Amino acid sequence: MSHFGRSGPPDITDTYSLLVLNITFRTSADDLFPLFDKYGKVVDIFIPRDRRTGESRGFAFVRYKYADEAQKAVERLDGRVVDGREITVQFAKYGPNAERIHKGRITETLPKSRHRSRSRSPRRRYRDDYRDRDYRRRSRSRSWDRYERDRYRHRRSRSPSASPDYYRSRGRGRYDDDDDDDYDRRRQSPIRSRSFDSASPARRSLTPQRSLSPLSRSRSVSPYGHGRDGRSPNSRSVSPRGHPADSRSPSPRHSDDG
DNA sequence: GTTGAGCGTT
Repeated sequence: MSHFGRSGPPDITDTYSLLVLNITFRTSADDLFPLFDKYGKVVDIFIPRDRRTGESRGFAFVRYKYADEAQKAVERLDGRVVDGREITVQFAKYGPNAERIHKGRITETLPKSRHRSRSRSPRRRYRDDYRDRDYRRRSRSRSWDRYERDRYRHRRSRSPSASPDYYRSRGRGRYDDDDDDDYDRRRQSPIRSRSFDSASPARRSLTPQRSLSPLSRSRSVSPYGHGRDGRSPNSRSVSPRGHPADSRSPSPRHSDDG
């Protein structure tokens, strides 16, 4: 697994939350951990995912143990290119329960009912109706039209982050912190042994193949029992003439005469 | 097969 908080939020009372934006949809917590853990004690990393597809929503939350370490990570990792995209690291403004957070630190807990009227988001959250995620996706990807799909093949040849990258990188040495790579190898965090254990390719042997597809299984559970034909399971229920007379009334009137 | 404003789970 990639996410740390598989059992929910462990302890947000003594941790500083950082919001990571602009990460790729394929970037997982495991990819962010070695990056953020280099600048401080990363207690937990959480990436909001879609309830349906399970894909990353494009941002993540990294919780540090200390504010000064989190502050350093914000300045250092902000603008770093991860998986080909530039990520934006900043302190979380809002907590998981809508608490007010001061630089990632929860300074005040407000009622979930009273202050929720504050304009945090102009539109509804995904959790309110993530089922309708289809329409909200088109809202932000309306530029992704039918003809836009062709130009994607052209732009994929070029680095999408190459343009905005050097704009931000200049003036500030964001790539000079590569020397901190030995930070994580000096201190192996215990959380890493359980989260990065799945990195072994041998683990894939656990799932050699899927024997039955959900579609095939649906036939086995067909009310007809035998659905091998798959095309005439109800041939006995319907007469070749199209009249289901031979199956619904053998001769009810004959015995019901009396 | 993909996308790109924003703030979070059991």
